[in-house]
Amino acid sequence: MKLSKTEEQLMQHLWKLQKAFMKDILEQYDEPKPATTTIATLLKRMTDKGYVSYTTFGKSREYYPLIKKEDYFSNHLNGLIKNFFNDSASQFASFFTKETNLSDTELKELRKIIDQQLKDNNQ
Amino acid sequence: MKLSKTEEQLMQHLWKLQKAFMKDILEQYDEPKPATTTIATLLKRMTDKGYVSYTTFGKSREYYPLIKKEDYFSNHLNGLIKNFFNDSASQFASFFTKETNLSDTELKELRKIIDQQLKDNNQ
DNA sequence: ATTTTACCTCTACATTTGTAGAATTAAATT
DNA sequence: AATTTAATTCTACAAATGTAGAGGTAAAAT
Repeated sequence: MKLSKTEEQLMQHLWKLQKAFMKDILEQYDEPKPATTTIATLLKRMTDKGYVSYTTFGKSREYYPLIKKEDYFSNHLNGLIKNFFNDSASQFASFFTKETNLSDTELKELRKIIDQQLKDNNQ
Repeated sequence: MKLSKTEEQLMQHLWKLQKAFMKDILEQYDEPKPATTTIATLLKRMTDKGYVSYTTFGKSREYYPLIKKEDYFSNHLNGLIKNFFNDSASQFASFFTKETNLSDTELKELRKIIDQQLKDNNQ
């Protein structure tokens, strides 16, 4: 089952912290912070969905993500691509480079990555 | 207001068809097709949200999207990037080229686009 | 003209999501 | 030891979402 928007946001914090107690999580939020119980509810739901687990330390828990950000995102992206670009990553890539305003430096960086990829592919 | 997953799917059909009567839309769906009333409900909600409009033809309507797929997607993508890559499109780009398995041809195509972009940027 | 079909509106209802109070408990502080 | 604090579970509830039946009507087919 997928995470909702708000749950995803919480995941971001967990990914960042790796391991976190309730208070660490709360700290991550900007003012006005959500109620502790709100976070608790979200964490429980996320645990049920299989995205989060925790180690019990005395009365409280240290939460951690069960899925890597990269993996989660990868799926996400594939869904997006499938949905919007008939499953064609290259079509997406072209769209992407046109639509996002990358600076020259960023474009060059990206080209470097591509060249590296090409090299890797061919030996 | 954003579209939900199912509404987005319907949008895809509208984007594809440009203009569509109920039956044209229904046709787009695979078996088992949703009930007409389901689509009708979605269309009404989407109209309320400002994503869809229609021309009345006698008793029925020809629906059409009010937002271009590119624009919708662009926003979408920016949200994603902001969320997952601290607002850094280049970080995203690098992730993207690594994670999606683009073929050599696709990579080369992409590089061409980048070069073009670079040229355009520097006029 | 009568029946069938297509499509619209209204209503409904279960599920998911966003948010949080109340009650409880264990740990920390005074 | 008594009180305060932090965290958990339970319960709640409104809004959004997915799905569709009932009922009505205009257009099309017989």
